[in-house]
Amino acid sequence: MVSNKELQEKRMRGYFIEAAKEILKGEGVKALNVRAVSERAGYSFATLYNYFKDLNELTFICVQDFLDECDAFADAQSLGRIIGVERLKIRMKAVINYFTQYPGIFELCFVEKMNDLGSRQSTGRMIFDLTDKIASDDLGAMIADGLISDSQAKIIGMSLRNSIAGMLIFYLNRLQPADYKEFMKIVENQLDSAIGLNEISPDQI
Amino acid sequence: MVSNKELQEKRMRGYFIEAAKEILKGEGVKALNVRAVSERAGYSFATLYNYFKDLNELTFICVQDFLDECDAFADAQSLGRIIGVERLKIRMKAVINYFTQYPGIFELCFVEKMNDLGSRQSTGRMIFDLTDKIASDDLGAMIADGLISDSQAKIIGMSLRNSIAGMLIFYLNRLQPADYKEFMKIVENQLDSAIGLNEISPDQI
DNA sequence: TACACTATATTAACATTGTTTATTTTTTTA
DNA sequence: TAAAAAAATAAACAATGTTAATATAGTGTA
Repeated sequence: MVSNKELQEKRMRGYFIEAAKEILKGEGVKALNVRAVSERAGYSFATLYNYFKDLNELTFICVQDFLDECDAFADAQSLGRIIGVERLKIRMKAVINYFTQYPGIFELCFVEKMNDLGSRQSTGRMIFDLTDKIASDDLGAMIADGLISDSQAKIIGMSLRNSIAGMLIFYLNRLQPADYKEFMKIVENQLDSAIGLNEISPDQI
Repeated sequence: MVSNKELQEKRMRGYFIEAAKEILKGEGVKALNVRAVSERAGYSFATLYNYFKDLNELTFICVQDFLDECDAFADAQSLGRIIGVERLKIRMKAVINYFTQYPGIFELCFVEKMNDLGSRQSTGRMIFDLTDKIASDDLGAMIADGLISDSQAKIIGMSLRNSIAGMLIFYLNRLQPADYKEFMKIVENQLDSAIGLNEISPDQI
């Protein structure tokens, strides 16, 4: 059972967390600062320090929440699909879509706060695990179906993780072909390449 | 012909640029600030503004220099090699090695200053072009040899670019397997995967 | 109900960093 | 050598993170 005090404290933390998340989604990590968060939460900037050790702790919580959200989004997007290669691709595309929808979150997760230690747990580790977690069921099924071996699954997992990070980095810095449609074609292509499907059908050119 | 004034100004800029590069290589981007650079250069922090518009301009020049250095390193590492797949891999590994040698430079180029506009030219664009430039000759040779098609070359180029960015991001945040040797094995693997060689020999498992 | 005590919120203050303005020092030139 | 120009620096300001001191609100008890 939770005491009033615990409940109240949790609410207060929630106000700051929500404010921070709004700023991150809307204006990006450059706009995130103690005063802006506190003002949006309806408190003085010093009040924040009564509920969080520092801005890093608050930011870390936001990253956690966003990654959970991304995970849930992948689940929602692949709901009802048969486990396997196609579902894997859908789930990977969901990750891409989540971060392209909120460039500020990508910047936060992959760029700004990846190694700002101070939080006992590393932000980077969570991000690292994200794609693995999202891909694991389908890769497992592919192994079970004899489509790939264990070590191939490991390689594919790494390829997916790396290429997704790379694609997002470049796309979100406006360096990929330009428009979103074109980008998604490339994503399709790179996913196939990472999974190892491109080489099978080189006639598609 | 250059006037005395131009020569002197160039020297002065050089002192600040060298100081900034030393800091970036040694202590990383977090330690880069106007006062630290100026002190190392032997001048007051205000003097920097007589030679650079702001810290961003100076940083941008450092990025340019480092990318040139990386390019030259790839040339040196692949000197005398026969153009083609093997040379391509050597050159890509050179890129990886350059940035693992100087994590601060990677952080600077890929993370911190990728889109801090203000410089007319984008840092991101230069980085984006880097792997393409380093890979282009070998990919061209592979096309000429009939090993791959034009569009396959494009895909491979993208895969290399993406996976290198991804691998470095994760490795430099200490998330890849741990030690350098292990990492380089994975690099080897991922490069083969990006080039499309893994699928050809699935028996290697 | 009034008062002491505690918890909470806020204001004031300080450190760091980027940047601009004003001042001083140095160099050039007539 | 003295005036003018250029260069270097010091002083100052703004933004941001953070802490210390102060004020306010809430709570339990005589």
